Amino acid sequence: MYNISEISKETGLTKHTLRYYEKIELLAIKKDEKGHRIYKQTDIGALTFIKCLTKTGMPLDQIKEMSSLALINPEENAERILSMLQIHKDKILLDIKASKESLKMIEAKIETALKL
Amino acid sequence: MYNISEISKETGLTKHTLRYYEKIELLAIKKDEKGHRIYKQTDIGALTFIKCLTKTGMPLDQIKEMSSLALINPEENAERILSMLQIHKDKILLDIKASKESLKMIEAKIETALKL
DNA sequence: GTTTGACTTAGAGTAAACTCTAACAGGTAT
DNA sequence: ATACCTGTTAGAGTTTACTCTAAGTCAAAC
Repeated sequence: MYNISEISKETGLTKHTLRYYEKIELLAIKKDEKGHRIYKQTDIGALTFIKCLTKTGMPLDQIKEMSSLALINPEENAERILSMLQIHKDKILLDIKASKESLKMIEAKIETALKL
Repeated sequence: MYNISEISKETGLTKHTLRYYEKIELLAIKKDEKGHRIYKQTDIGALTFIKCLTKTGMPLDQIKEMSSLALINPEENAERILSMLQIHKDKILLDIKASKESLKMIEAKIETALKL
Protein backbone atom coordinates (compact mmCIF):
# COMPACT_ATOMS: atom_id res chain seq x y z
CA MET A 1 0.00 0.00 0.00
CA TYR A 2 1.33 3.40 -0.99
CA ASN A 3 0.24 7.01 -0.69
CA ILE A 4 0.10 9.50 -3.54
CA SER A 5 3.63 10.84 -2.97
CA GLU A 6 5.17 7.40 -3.15
CA ILE A 7 3.25 6.58 -6.31
CA SER A 8 4.27 9.89 -7.83
CA LYS A 9 7.92 9.04 -7.21
CA GLU A 10 7.46 5.48 -8.38
CA THR A 11 5.68 6.29 -11.65
CA GLY A 12 7.14 9.68 -12.45
CA LEU A 13 3.63 11.13 -12.75
CA THR A 14 2.96 14.24 -10.67
CA LYS A 15 0.43 14.16 -7.84
CA HIS A 16 -1.62 16.59 -9.89
CA THR A 17 -1.64 14.19 -12.82
CA LEU A 18 -2.54 11.22 -10.64
CA ARG A 19 -5.57 13.10 -9.28
CA TYR A 20 -6.43 14.27 -12.77
CA TYR A 21 -6.47 10.69 -14.06
CA GLU A 22 -8.94 9.85 -11.34
CA LYS A 23 -11.09 12.85 -12.12
CA ILE A 24 -11.44 11.80 -15.75
CA GLU A 25 -12.20 8.28 -14.48
CA LEU A 26 -9.18 6.66 -16.06
CA LEU A 27 -8.86 4.65 -12.86
CA ALA A 28 -10.44 4.45 -9.42
CA ILE A 29 -8.41 4.49 -6.24
CA LYS A 30 -9.69 3.57 -2.79
CA LYS A 31 -9.45 6.10 0.04
CA ASP A 32 -8.70 5.54 3.73
CA GLU A 33 -10.87 6.87 6.56
CA LYS A 34 -9.21 10.31 6.21
CA GLY A 35 -10.05 10.42 2.52
CA HIS A 36 -6.42 9.86 1.51
CA ARG A 37 -5.75 7.70 -1.53
CA ILE A 38 -4.30 4.23 -0.99
CA TYR A 39 -2.57 2.72 -4.02
CA LYS A 40 -1.91 -0.98 -4.48
CA GLN A 41 0.88 -2.74 -6.34
CA THR A 42 -1.48 -3.42 -9.25
CA ASP A 43 -2.14 0.31 -9.57
CA ILE A 44 1.55 0.82 -10.27
CA GLY A 45 1.29 -1.72 -13.08
CA ALA A 46 -1.78 -0.04 -14.52
CA LEU A 47 -0.18 3.41 -14.35
CA THR A 48 2.99 2.14 -15.95
CA PHE A 49 0.97 0.71 -18.79
CA ILE A 50 -1.04 3.91 -19.12
CA LYS A 51 2.24 5.82 -19.34
CA CYS A 52 3.44 3.55 -22.07
CA LEU A 53 0.22 4.09 -24.03
CA THR A 54 0.20 7.88 -23.65
CA LYS A 55 3.90 8.16 -24.53
CA THR A 56 3.16 6.35 -27.77
CA GLY A 57 0.32 8.70 -28.59
CA MET A 58 -2.84 6.96 -27.48
CA PRO A 59 -5.35 9.61 -26.35
CA LEU A 60 -6.53 9.42 -22.75
CA ASP A 61 -10.15 8.91 -23.76
CA GLN A 62 -9.20 5.82 -25.70
CA ILE A 63 -7.19 4.47 -22.77
CA LYS A 64 -10.21 5.21 -20.63
CA GLU A 65 -12.45 3.31 -23.03
CA MET A 66 -10.15 0.28 -22.92
CA SER A 67 -9.89 0.26 -19.14
CA SER A 68 -13.67 0.61 -18.80
CA LEU A 69 -14.17 -2.35 -21.10
CA ALA A 70 -11.68 -4.35 -19.07
CA LEU A 71 -13.34 -3.44 -15.80
CA ILE A 72 -16.96 -3.94 -16.82
CA ASN A 73 -16.67 -7.27 -18.55
CA PRO A 74 -13.17 -8.58 -19.28
CA GLU A 75 -14.28 -11.81 -20.95
CA GLU A 76 -16.86 -10.36 -23.27
CA ASN A 77 -14.68 -7.39 -24.18
CA ALA A 78 -11.35 -9.17 -24.49
CA GLU A 79 -11.57 -9.31 -28.26
CA ARG A 80 -12.35 -5.63 -28.54
CA ILE A 81 -9.50 -4.67 -26.22
CA LEU A 82 -7.06 -6.92 -28.05
CA SER A 83 -8.01 -5.35 -31.33
CA MET A 84 -7.52 -1.84 -29.93
CA LEU A 85 -4.10 -2.79 -28.67
CA GLN A 86 -3.28 -4.42 -31.98
CA ILE A 87 -4.28 -1.27 -33.88
CA HIS A 88 -2.20 0.84 -31.55
CA LYS A 89 0.74 -1.48 -31.97
CA ASP A 90 0.53 -1.11 -35.74
CA LYS A 91 0.33 2.66 -35.34
CA ILE A 92 3.53 2.65 -33.29
CA LEU A 93 5.26 0.59 -35.97
CA LEU A 94 4.20 3.15 -38.57
CA ASP A 95 5.35 5.99 -36.33
CA ILE A 96 8.75 4.39 -35.93
CA LYS A 97 8.98 4.02 -39.69
CA ALA A 98 8.01 7.68 -40.21
CA SER A 99 10.53 8.77 -37.59
CA LYS A 100 13.26 6.88 -39.38
CA GLU A 101 12.34 8.65 -42.63
CA SER A 102 12.46 12.02 -40.91
CA LEU A 103 15.76 11.06 -39.40
CA LYS A 104 17.16 10.38 -42.85
CA MET A 105 15.98 13.76 -44.07
CA ILE A 106 17.53 15.55 -41.12
CA GLU A 107 20.78 13.66 -41.53
CA ALA A 108 20.83 14.65 -45.20
CA LYS A 109 20.30 18.28 -44.18
CA ILE A 110 23.17 18.02 -41.74
CA GLU A 111 25.37 16.45 -44.41
CA THR A 112 24.80 19.13 -46.98
CA ALA A 113 25.61 21.73 -44.30
CA LEU A 114 22.21 23.25 -45.02
CA LYS A 115 20.16 26.27 -45.47
CA LEU A 116 16.63 25.93 -44.09
CA MET B 1 4.80 29.48 -58.77
CA TYR B 2 1.82 28.10 -56.88
CA ASN B 3 -1.16 29.46 -54.98
CA ILE B 4 -2.18 28.47 -51.47
CA SER B 5 -4.55 25.69 -52.60
CA GLU B 6 -1.89 24.00 -54.68
CA ILE B 7 0.60 24.20 -51.83
CA SER B 8 -1.99 22.86 -49.44
CA LYS B 9 -2.51 19.84 -51.68
CA GLU B 10 1.22 19.43 -52.28
CA THR B 11 2.28 19.58 -48.63
CA GLY B 12 -0.79 18.16 -46.92
CA LEU B 13 -0.97 21.25 -44.68
CA THR B 14 -4.33 23.03 -44.60
CA LYS B 15 -4.66 26.55 -45.94
CA HIS B 16 -5.39 27.62 -42.37
CA THR B 17 -2.14 26.11 -41.20
CA LEU B 18 -0.16 27.69 -44.03
CA ARG B 19 -1.49 31.13 -43.09
CA TYR B 20 -0.89 30.37 -39.42
CA TYR B 21 2.76 29.55 -40.10
CA GLU B 22 3.11 32.92 -41.75
CA LYS B 23 1.39 34.70 -38.89
CA ILE B 24 3.84 33.27 -36.37
CA GLU B 25 6.63 34.24 -38.79
CA LEU B 26 7.84 30.73 -39.41
CA LEU B 27 8.25 31.75 -43.03
CA ALA B 28 7.53 34.71 -45.29
CA ILE B 29 5.65 34.38 -48.57
CA LYS B 30 5.45 37.04 -51.28
CA LYS B 31 2.06 38.31 -52.42
CA ASP B 32 0.88 39.29 -55.90
CA GLU B 33 -0.80 42.62 -56.72
CA LYS B 34 -4.14 41.25 -55.42
CA GLY B 35 -2.57 40.30 -52.11
CA HIS B 36 -2.68 36.57 -52.93
CA ARG B 37 0.24 34.43 -51.79
CA ILE B 38 2.68 33.12 -54.42
CA TYR B 39 4.70 30.10 -53.36
CA LYS B 40 7.96 29.03 -55.00
CA GLN B 41 9.44 25.56 -55.39
CA THR B 42 11.85 26.25 -52.52
CA ASP B 43 8.89 26.97 -50.24
CA ILE B 44 7.68 23.42 -50.82
CA GLY B 45 11.09 22.18 -49.71
CA ALA B 46 11.05 24.36 -46.62
CA LEU B 47 7.51 23.28 -45.70
CA THR B 48 8.37 19.63 -46.22
CA PHE B 49 11.31 20.01 -43.88
CA ILE B 50 9.19 21.89 -41.34
CA LYS B 51 6.67 19.04 -41.48
CA CYS B 52 9.40 16.52 -40.84
CA LEU B 53 10.60 18.51 -37.82
CA THR B 54 7.12 19.01 -36.32
CA LYS B 55 6.20 15.37 -36.88
CA THR B 56 9.25 14.38 -34.87
CA GLY B 57 8.30 16.70 -32.05
CA MET B 58 10.30 19.87 -32.58
CA PRO B 59 8.24 22.80 -31.27
CA LEU B 60 7.32 25.49 -33.78
CA ASP B 61 9.18 28.19 -31.88
CA GLN B 62 12.39 26.22 -32.14
CA ILE B 63 11.86 25.68 -35.87
CA LYS B 64 11.23 29.40 -36.10
CA GLU B 65 14.46 30.12 -34.26
CA MET B 66 16.42 27.90 -36.64
CA SER B 67 14.90 29.39 -39.76
CA SER B 68 15.53 32.91 -38.46
CA LEU B 69 19.17 32.06 -37.83
CA ALA B 70 19.43 30.63 -41.33
CA LEU B 71 17.83 33.69 -42.89
CA ILE B 72 19.70 36.38 -40.96
CA ASN B 73 23.23 35.05 -41.25
CA PRO B 74 23.66 31.51 -42.60
CA GLU B 75 27.46 31.47 -42.36
CA GLU B 76 27.82 32.80 -38.85
CA ASN B 77 24.93 30.67 -37.54
CA ALA B 78 25.71 27.46 -39.41
CA GLU B 79 27.33 25.88 -36.38
CA ARG B 80 24.43 26.74 -34.11
CA ILE B 81 21.90 25.39 -36.60
CA LEU B 82 23.87 22.20 -37.10
CA SER B 83 24.04 21.64 -33.38
CA MET B 84 20.28 22.14 -33.03
CA LEU B 85 19.67 19.62 -35.79
CA GLN B 86 22.14 17.23 -34.20
CA ILE B 87 20.41 17.50 -30.83
CA HIS B 88 17.05 16.92 -32.48
CA LYS B 89 18.41 13.92 -34.34
CA ASP B 90 19.61 12.39 -31.08
CA LYS B 91 16.20 13.06 -29.54
CA ILE B 92 14.52 11.19 -32.40
CA LEU B 93 16.85 8.24 -31.87
CA LEU B 94 15.90 8.16 -28.20
CA ASP B 95 12.21 8.44 -29.08
CA ILE B 96 12.50 5.49 -31.44
CA LYS B 97 14.19 3.51 -28.70
CA ALA B 98 11.45 4.40 -26.22
CA SER B 99 8.77 3.50 -28.75
CA LYS B 100 10.34 0.11 -29.24
CA GLU B 101 10.27 -0.47 -25.48
CA SER B 102 6.61 0.51 -25.32
CA LEU B 103 5.96 -1.76 -28.25
CA LYS B 104 7.45 -4.68 -26.35
CA MET B 105 5.26 -3.94 -23.36
CA ILE B 106 2.13 -3.77 -25.49
CA GLU B 107 3.04 -6.95 -27.29
CA ALA B 108 3.55 -8.65 -23.94
CA LYS B 109 0.10 -7.43 -22.86
CA ILE B 110 -1.40 -8.80 -26.05
CA GLU B 111 0.35 -12.12 -25.49
CA THR B 112 -0.87 -12.62 -21.98
CA ALA B 113 -4.40 -11.87 -23.22
CA LEU B 114 -4.55 -9.11 -20.61
CA LYS B 115 -6.47 -7.32 -18.02
CA LEU B 116 -5.75 -3.58 -17.93
C1' DG C 1 0.02 25.67 20.88
C1' DT C 2 1.29 26.96 16.68
C1' DT C 3 3.76 26.13 12.71
C1' DT C 4 4.96 22.79 9.20
C1' DG C 5 3.98 19.70 5.92
C1' DA C 6 1.35 15.88 4.44
C1' DC C 7 -3.15 15.28 2.37
C1' DT C 8 -8.04 16.81 0.32
C1' DT C 9 -11.44 19.43 -3.11
C1' DA C 10 -13.49 22.25 -6.98
C1' DG C 11 -12.48 24.78 -10.35
C1' DA C 12 -9.53 28.12 -12.98
C1' DG C 13 -5.53 28.71 -15.94
C1' DT C 14 -1.92 27.26 -19.32
C1' DA C 15 0.55 25.79 -23.60
C1' DA C 16 0.84 24.23 -28.20
C1' DA C 17 -0.84 23.93 -32.51
C1' DC C 18 -4.09 24.51 -34.84
C1' DT C 19 -9.04 25.49 -36.62
C1' DC C 20 -12.74 28.21 -37.47
C1' DT C 21 -15.67 32.44 -38.20
C1' DA C 22 -17.14 36.63 -40.07
C1' DA C 23 -16.71 39.93 -43.26
C1' DC C 24 -15.06 41.34 -47.36
C1' DA C 25 -12.87 41.48 -52.49
C1' DG C 26 -12.08 39.96 -57.15
C1' DG C 27 -12.85 36.96 -61.13
C1' DT C 28 -15.46 33.48 -63.83
C1' DA C 29 -19.98 31.01 -65.26
C1' DT C 30 -24.89 31.32 -66.49
C1' DA D 1 -26.17 40.82 -62.67
C1' DT D 2 -26.09 37.44 -59.60
C1' DA D 3 -24.31 33.38 -57.84
C1' DC D 4 -20.18 30.93 -56.81
C1' DC D 5 -15.50 30.13 -56.03
C1' DT D 6 -11.21 31.73 -55.10
C1' DG D 7 -8.60 34.50 -52.22
C1' DT D 8 -7.87 37.95 -48.03
C1' DT D 9 -7.89 39.58 -42.78
C1' DA D 10 -8.27 39.85 -37.58
C1' DG D 11 -9.40 37.59 -34.05
C1' DA D 12 -12.06 34.05 -31.45
C1' DG D 13 -12.59 29.17 -30.28
C1' DT D 14 -10.99 24.26 -29.77
C1' DT D 15 -8.44 20.25 -28.16
C1' DT D 16 -5.44 17.69 -25.21
C1' DA D 17 -3.27 17.00 -21.25
C1' DC D 18 -2.09 18.79 -17.85
C1' DT D 19 -0.89 22.38 -13.99
C1' DC D 20 -1.95 25.39 -10.58
C1' DT D 21 -4.62 27.93 -6.89
C1' DA D 22 -7.33 28.64 -2.96
C1' DA D 23 -9.31 26.98 0.84
C1' DG D 24 -9.58 23.52 3.92
C1' DT D 25 -8.33 19.05 7.23
C1' DC D 26 -5.30 16.51 10.09
C1' DA D 27 -1.22 14.85 12.54
C1' DA D 28 3.43 15.34 14.00
C1' DA D 29 7.47 18.50 15.38
C1' DC D 30 9.35 22.14 18.06
